[in-house]
Amino acid sequence: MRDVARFVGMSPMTVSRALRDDPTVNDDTRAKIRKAAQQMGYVYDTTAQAFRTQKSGFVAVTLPSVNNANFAETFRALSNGLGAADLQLLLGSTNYSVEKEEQLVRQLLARNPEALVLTGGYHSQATRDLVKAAALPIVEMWDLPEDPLDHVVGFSNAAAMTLIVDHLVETGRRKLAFVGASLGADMRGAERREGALKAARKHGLPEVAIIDAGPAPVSMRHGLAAIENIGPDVAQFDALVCVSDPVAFGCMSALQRMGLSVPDDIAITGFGHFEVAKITNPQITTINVQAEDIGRKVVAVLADVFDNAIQGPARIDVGCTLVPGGST
Amino acid sequence: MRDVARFVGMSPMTVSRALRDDPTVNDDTRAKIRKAAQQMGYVYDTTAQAFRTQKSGFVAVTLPSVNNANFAETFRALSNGLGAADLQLLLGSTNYSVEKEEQLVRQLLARNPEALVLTGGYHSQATRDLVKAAALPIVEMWDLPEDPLDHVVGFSNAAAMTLIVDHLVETGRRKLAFVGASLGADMRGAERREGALKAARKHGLPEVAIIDAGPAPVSMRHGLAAIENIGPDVAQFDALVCVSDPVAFGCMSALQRMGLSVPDDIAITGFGHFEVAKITNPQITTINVQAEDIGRKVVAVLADVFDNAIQGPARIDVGCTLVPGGST
DNA sequence: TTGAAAGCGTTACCAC
DNA sequence: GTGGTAACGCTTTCAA
Repeated sequence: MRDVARFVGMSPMTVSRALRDDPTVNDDTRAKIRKAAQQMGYVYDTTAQAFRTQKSGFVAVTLPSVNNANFAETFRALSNGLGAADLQLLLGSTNYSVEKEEQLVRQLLARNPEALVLTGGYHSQATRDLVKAAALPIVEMWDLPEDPLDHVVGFSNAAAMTLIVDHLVETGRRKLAFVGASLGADMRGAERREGALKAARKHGLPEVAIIDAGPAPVSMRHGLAAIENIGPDVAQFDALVCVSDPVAFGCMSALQRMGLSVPDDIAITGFGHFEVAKITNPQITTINVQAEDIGRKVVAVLADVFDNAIQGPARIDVGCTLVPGGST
Repeated sequence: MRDVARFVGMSPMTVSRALRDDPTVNDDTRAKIRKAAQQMGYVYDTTAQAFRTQKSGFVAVTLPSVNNANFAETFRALSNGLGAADLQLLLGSTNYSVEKEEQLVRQLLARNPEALVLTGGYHSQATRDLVKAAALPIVEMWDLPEDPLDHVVGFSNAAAMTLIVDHLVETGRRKLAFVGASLGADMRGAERREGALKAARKHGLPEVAIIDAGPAPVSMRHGLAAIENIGPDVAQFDALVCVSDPVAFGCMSALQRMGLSVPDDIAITGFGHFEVAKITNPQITTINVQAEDIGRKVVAVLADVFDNAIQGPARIDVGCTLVPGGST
């Protein structure tokens, strides 16, 4: 800028303003400056701007996994919505681990993001301290935590499981097994399991069996392996309540390989309204979680925050609905 | 840093060195400083570092889609490998459009990335000009373009299709149809189609039919819909060669809903060695593309570039293998 | 092994 | 409408 200023015989300050389209600079001056900058091959330094203004133009996002259609859809909605506001996403994947999340948040905060979007409501104490000290807008999504860090856009996983269990009871099922990841890492999965157990108790069903499909993330192959491990004993259940649609598909495939019929011998439910649920034979009864809507609403919350058009933390329940399929 | 320095009674300079693991600082001093920084919730300012050192610490990556197990795996390998070198990924999704790619590349380059990783070898002329002017290391991956921009890590999609067609011919199939996205956006898909057509001609098969599953990206539902649209006429073919495993699964499901048997009535092949190929009944014959390996090799190339341990553009063929399943 | 000084390129703030 | 000054948080360089 100093060189450009010298060339046109003005101050660097005026060059700075001209290049940012500050309306106070004279039109002719601006034109002259722009032309000179172009000729001299001057390249504006975004890094210096970010440094000086303390505005990075970044929004940091953590997802448990990128390879998950639900989270990918939320990510896309976020990316599109924030891109329109000239904000760029800085993505980190926690791989369902709060330790990884902590490390990631530290790394992301170092880039001075203007907001932080976290998936889920469970974080290490260090993470909570870090983000509170950073004093930036935070949105927790995909859950409705009881003591949120700041804003929340999500739904109740436990409530969703009530829809599932109510539906199974209505269709005459009583001996349920829940198929999900091992206790520990995946907190959304754990909430779904607890929700299922609680709903079953409400209906006076026998205790729900827990089928452990291994450490998170669990997918098709883990559902398949879990049922193959059990073998024909699986016939003691009349419904498999799965933590996600991919797991449900794995379970269904295993049952069909054993010659068992879904839903005649055993019913199956999934979660997440993944594409696969509509392709299988029969189609899988599932919960539509509106992943894209979550992303859009996070964008809306952040827009309000940046415009100071919001007082107090937002808490948005996007809800979810039962999508019955032939599997129940 | 000044605050941390004051707290431990040292100079900011020593804090700076301690936090960067400069070996000249005393071990006890470093430990004390790290602990104090931790306690005080200090967050290192990467923007200031990038400003001062004139190195952004970013590597920019474009992917056609995040919600694709193959690309997600490559992304994870990249993220892990480059994270170890303290480089952060700046991700953009092109949605299989060269126009979107151009816009994205412009946006990404403004952040001064230290390298640019592009998926595929097809780009608009403007994109080519942009990245060449930026004069940074470039890696094109997932393809083996004939006139690469710089480094290349990929495999030949056409060669992979030859494996598929050879296998189908060996197992007695002759009336092939290719199921993929409409001509236009998805260049990798187009290469697969051309590869299939060429291989079929080589074997003297009848002309391969083209079944259009709609604009890219195509997935399970598009395969399903494409076959349902054709209806019973699909029985004129004895093999469906699909652009990807999800599409293949959609096709298989549609056939089974019509009461046709795979592979007795029609064989099906996929592409990509997606998880779903191993779960379906029967399992889908597919091509293993080693998505993770691509990511790892891109990391290796970039490491060499940053170390100046490379002369001339690298061109790495990671190859791919046929994985036979029950569907053929 | 530690510290002091200077400056990276930009812009907020104030003055004219 | 334009300009001067200072500062953002860090690291390079040199000195002790």
